Parts: sequence; C-alpha cells; structure tokens
Amino acid sequence: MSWLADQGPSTISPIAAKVNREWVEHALSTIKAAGYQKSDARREVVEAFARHDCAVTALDLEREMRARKSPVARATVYRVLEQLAELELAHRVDVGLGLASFEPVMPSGEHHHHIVCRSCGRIDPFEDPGLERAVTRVSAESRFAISDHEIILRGLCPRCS
Amino acid sequence: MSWLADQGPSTISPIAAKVNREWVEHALSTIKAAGYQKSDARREVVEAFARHDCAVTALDLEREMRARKSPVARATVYRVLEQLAELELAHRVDVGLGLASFEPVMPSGEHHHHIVCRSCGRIDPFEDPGLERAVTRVSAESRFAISDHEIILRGLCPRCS
DNA sequence: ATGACTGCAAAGCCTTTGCACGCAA
DNA sequence: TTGCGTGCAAAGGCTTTGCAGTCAT
Repeated sequence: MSWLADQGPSTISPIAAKVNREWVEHALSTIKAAGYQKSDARREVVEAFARHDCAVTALDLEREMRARKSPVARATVYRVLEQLAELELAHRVDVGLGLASFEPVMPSGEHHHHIVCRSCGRIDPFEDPGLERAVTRVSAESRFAISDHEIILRGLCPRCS
Repeated sequence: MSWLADQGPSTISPIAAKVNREWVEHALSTIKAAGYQKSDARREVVEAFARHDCAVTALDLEREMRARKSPVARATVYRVLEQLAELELAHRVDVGLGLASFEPVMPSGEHHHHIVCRSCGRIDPFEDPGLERAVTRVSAESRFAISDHEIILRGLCPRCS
C-alpha cells in the first residue's frame, strides 16, 4: 500500500471555492499586526488558502495559484503556511496520508473534524457538539495545557463499501 | 518551526520494554494464517514491535534492533509494518510529527489516544470511556462504514508550560 | 526447484534551507 | 538604505522500489 500522495492534486480539495473575504481581511490584519511586511506573494497564498474550509496541502495551493496564473514559489507557500500556523490563523491537520495539510482557523472558534475513506482517500468534514463536549472535558482533566484537538474517523465511504 | 524529526531516537518511545509474548504469538499465527512464510527478520520486527504499547516509528524499531545486535534492514522494517497494518495487527497513527508511527492492535479491542506536547514532542497516551462512547455514536451515525478512529490532543506538557 | 523474503542501494516525495536578488518601509 | 521577503536550486529526511542473492517449502 502506498500512502504517499501521487502527482496529481490531492483528493483533499478537488475544487477551489469562492474566497472567504472576511477571513482574508482577518488574516492580513493579524499578519500586519505581527510585524510582517506587505507582499504580493503572501497575499496570493492567503487568498488561495481562504478558498478552502477543509484540509489543503501546500502543494494543492501551489497548483491552484499556478493555474490561476499567479504562481508563487513552493518554498514561499510553505513559509506562509508556517507563519499562518504560528499566528493561529491555520491549523495543521494530519489525516494520515503522509503529507501535511492545513485549514483556516475561524475567529469564531468553530471547527470540524474529518472522516477519511481508507480506500479512495475521500475526506468529509463533520461536527458533533456532544463529541466536542467530551473532548473539551477530557482536555480540561488532562495535566497538559491543551489548546487544540483533532479527531479522525477512518473507514469506507458509501461508494467504496 | 521544524516539525520533521531529527536524527536521534524519537521521543515517541524512549525505552524498550518487555516484549508482549501474547501479542507476538497472536501476530505470528495471524501472519502464518495469511500465507506468509517464516523468517528471522520478520520475527525480529514483530518482537521489537511487541515491546511497545504506544506509537513507534519504523526508524525507532530499526535502531532498537541494531542496538540488540539483531539488525534488520530498514526496508524490511517498513515492509513488515505494512504487512502488520494490512492484517490489522498494527494501526498507523499520525501524531503530526511528519513521520509515520505504528502501534500494536490488541485483540481485545482496547486502545488509547494521544496527547502531544507541541513544544517538546512528548506523547502521552490516555483513555476515556465517555469520549469513546461519543466517538462510537458519531461513527454509527455517519454514512461511512467506520472501522477505526484517532483522537489527538495538542498543547503544552506540564514541564513546557 | 520454485517462489517468497531480505539486504542494499538508488530513487521518490515532501519539506526545509542557503543564497542572491528585489521590494517594502 | 536597511533588512525583510521571494524565487530558485540544492539539500534533508522519511519511505518506497528494483534487483540480486538467500532461504523456506
């Protein structure tokens, strides 16, 4: 079994949706406040990222920007994503496909988790308040200072089962 | 921030504990039943693996076996772990450190989840029946045929916070 | 004897880093 | 002008693969 991604776009984010302007502004102002200077490349990455609300990889973003004729160097994509993660504007999620993916952090605090098909790699997001409460309780009981959590369900999607 | 592991043994499994004979026998018989033939290298890997009850990487196992003067080629370690995963004797867990780790699957079905320190990389296991019930409920409600789940809490360990 | 398994080395892939150039402030 | 930011290419690190030799059956 190969769990490394192949050449093509990952199944994580097949489509590029409309950019989330609100999030972009939130992100850009946070970035500015953190002392970073303004640049086209960074804005491109932030906007490309803001078209997603579920896990995307750096390589996906690179491909999308190239397709839109606003190419940004791969290294820069990684650097910007790293900065976003540092500023808590992005969370790294690791769905187990061997490559890092990220998703935007909503200021509202709302977030979701992932169901991954072990056959086709399809990823669906889900939310569940009860589960969320349970995780929050466990986090509070822990001796760690928990700031984040990740839940992944694995199985076969309707089509593959 | 570098999230790739460095050269040394990962913090995931600092010590090699006593081998779990019971699990080894369970594994070896399952492997045999699956049609694989007997070999020293495979047995070594299975035994090394059976010394762990939390996440270990292929490279950890390679190092441990070499330290025990029973070296097994890296490629073989990966191949055996892959076979174990296929036979559901091991689960791949992805704690987000950029390398794949595995843990033995207990026939009893008991399992735990992980708390990862985002500063030092320390990984603690935890169990929580209430959380487990919530995940099970969500899994059942999903349209996927869920066979497995993974929960990761991230934050700062007592020493780092 | 036949096919499976191992070890070694090379290749692949994702990610990071070094460095020279360009741009923001 | 100063130094941050970018692009390119090379290096790093984990994982996989090809192949020849060895071992189980």
